[in-house]
Amino acid sequence: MLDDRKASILRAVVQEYIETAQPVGSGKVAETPGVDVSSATVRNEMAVLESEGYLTQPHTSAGRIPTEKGYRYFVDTIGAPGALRGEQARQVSEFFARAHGELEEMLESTSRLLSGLTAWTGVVVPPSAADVAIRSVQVVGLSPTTVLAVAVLADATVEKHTLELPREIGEERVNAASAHLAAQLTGSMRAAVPEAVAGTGDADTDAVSAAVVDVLRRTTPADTAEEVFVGGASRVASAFDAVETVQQVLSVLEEQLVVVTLLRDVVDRGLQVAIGTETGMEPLADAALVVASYTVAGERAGSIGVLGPARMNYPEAMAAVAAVSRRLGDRLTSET
Amino acid sequence: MLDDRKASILRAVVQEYIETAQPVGSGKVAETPGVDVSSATVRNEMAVLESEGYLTQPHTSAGRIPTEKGYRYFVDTIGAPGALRGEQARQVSEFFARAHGELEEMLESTSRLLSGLTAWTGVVVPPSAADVAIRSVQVVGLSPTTVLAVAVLADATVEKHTLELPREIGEERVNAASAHLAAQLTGSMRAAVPEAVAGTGDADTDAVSAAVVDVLRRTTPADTAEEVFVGGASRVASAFDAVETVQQVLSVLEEQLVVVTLLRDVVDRGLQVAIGTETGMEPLADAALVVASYTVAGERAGSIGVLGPARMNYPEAMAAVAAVSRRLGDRLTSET
DNA sequence: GCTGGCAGTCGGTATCATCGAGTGCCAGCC
DNA sequence: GGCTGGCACTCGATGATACCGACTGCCAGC
Repeated sequence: MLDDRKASILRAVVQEYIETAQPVGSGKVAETPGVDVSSATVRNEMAVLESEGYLTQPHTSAGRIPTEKGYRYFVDTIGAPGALRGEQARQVSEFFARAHGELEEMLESTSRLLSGLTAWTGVVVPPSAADVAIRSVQVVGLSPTTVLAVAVLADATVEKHTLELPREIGEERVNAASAHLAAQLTGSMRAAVPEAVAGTGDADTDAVSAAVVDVLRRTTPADTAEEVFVGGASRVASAFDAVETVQQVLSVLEEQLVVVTLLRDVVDRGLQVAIGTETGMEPLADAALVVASYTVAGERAGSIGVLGPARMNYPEAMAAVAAVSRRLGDRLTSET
Repeated sequence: MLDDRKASILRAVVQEYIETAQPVGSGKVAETPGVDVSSATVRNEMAVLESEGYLTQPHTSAGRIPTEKGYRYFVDTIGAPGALRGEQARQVSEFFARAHGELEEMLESTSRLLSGLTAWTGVVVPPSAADVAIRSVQVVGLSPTTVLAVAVLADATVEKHTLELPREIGEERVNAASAHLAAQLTGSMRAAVPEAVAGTGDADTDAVSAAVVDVLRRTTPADTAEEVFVGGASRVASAFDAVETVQQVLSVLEEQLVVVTLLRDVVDRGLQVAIGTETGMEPLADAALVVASYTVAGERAGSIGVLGPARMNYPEAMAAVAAVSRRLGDRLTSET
């Protein structure tokens, strides 16, 4: 709905402001290749863009800076994410070539990768454990009245739950329950643990089994998935100039559940980018979040994102997030 | 080595500076109860304290602020940690009364507790897994050429390792290895996994067993213990006024291994408090660290700490750290 | 040996002038 | 009619100046 000239002026302002973090004047814009009009014309156009809410002036005699609406327009007209530039593409390739070890470690370092690629903070939400098959269940006695239930899932994650038993149960009964549960639950989906398993005829054994089944059913799947990996949190300090903002953003990042929900919300709304108040979180009013979900074996699994200031380099961040999410999905798919 | 009057003047300066974060003048000190001399006398004494390196002046016409040596003297003359004040004692009690769930969650929330008690950042290093007994070992096939080895330890932690097999090994062989290892390793100390387990006569089964034993031996115990729980990292933003410092301190906190080593070092040097350069880390020159180790069943297990600015409230922080470490140790002891 | 008093220092704050980046607007040109 | 050069104007940033006040160091006197 903006004519070509206004659009390219707006683009020029956004780009310049992202680089310099300084209000952009009509002179600078007029010099930009692609804007072939005089600064006076640019001034007129910028006045219109301001009245329409795309730009704003910190004070009368200063240049313009983009508003949330301005960034939004910019992001919406970027088009396809575009490829990463050489050095960064190399970093990503190298990372996935070297990546090894447990899932958790890999996701942790993926968050650091995202941070390194963009200079902001990387966030990685692990694959949902909901539709992963159970590969094994084991119950181990820790003390006469406590046992630890350990479930191994097909994605190489391990889930554990400590259980207090209402009475002492002997080791052989616990082992019997362990064997019984292994036989009954191996192969079923994590989200589809049956309400009850067949009885064995022994009351104690069945009590242990029932307790384990109960805890597995009660903790699926949202609770388990509330973890999130944050890499490069220290970048927040350089992203915002007000100490207060830094502190608030860090507080948000400390709350795992909030971050998970935030990413999920943004993805669910079909957005690649949430700018300022679009995040729905007051402390993030000066921030922006670039997200993507990744798929494992064709299923949407988890999501990743980059959190930075609203004046972040969107094309770059979007390219990084897109590339990493694709590679991460591929990687996790091939491992299963 | 300071006479009484100098000592109480120094104490007054430290205390006042901790509260206000402003240079302290002779007038304020003279008003302090316990210092019953005129401001002129205080001035003379402060000049001496400065020449001896306990105090410094930001500029000629300002009050004094403590140097590292000044804080050190203050801390050394506090005496025993002292008890927590009412509200905080209540928080600690309530926390340990409610505390439940897995070890990791508990340590995570302990770090938040420390942060809440002191208004700075809490750090918790988990118990070393070295001298914990293995309660169970299980090997689960994930794909024809990868298996997951899961070891359950007596402290209710679970350790896992993904192994790539050099060739395809059938499920029954993997299960055989699993059973064999469980029988052989259950009961031994994590740090004392034997070099090799007895053979079963089947080459594939033994290959899997050997691989698992190998990885368990190679990863003990320092590697495993490199995790650390950090609570209240956002407090760093309010602890230092230079954004640059905030960023550097956060970077340190992001490196788990560094933090673990740092705490261990400080504890090993027999310190309760490391101030500024005493930490041995340049980015922490303006910071201070209050630490304590906790014991589980009489054995030194892990350590906890509070990281804040050098001008933190030492008596309060030391009381909090002492109380929490004792309660945490008790709690973990009673659970085993 | 302590203290009141005094001169001196120096950062912080307020005031004021200057500078310049940037604006809005208008008359004139294509 | 739309673009542009030019001009008057605004206003934050910068720097000079003065003043205030919180301190200090020092000294004479109790």
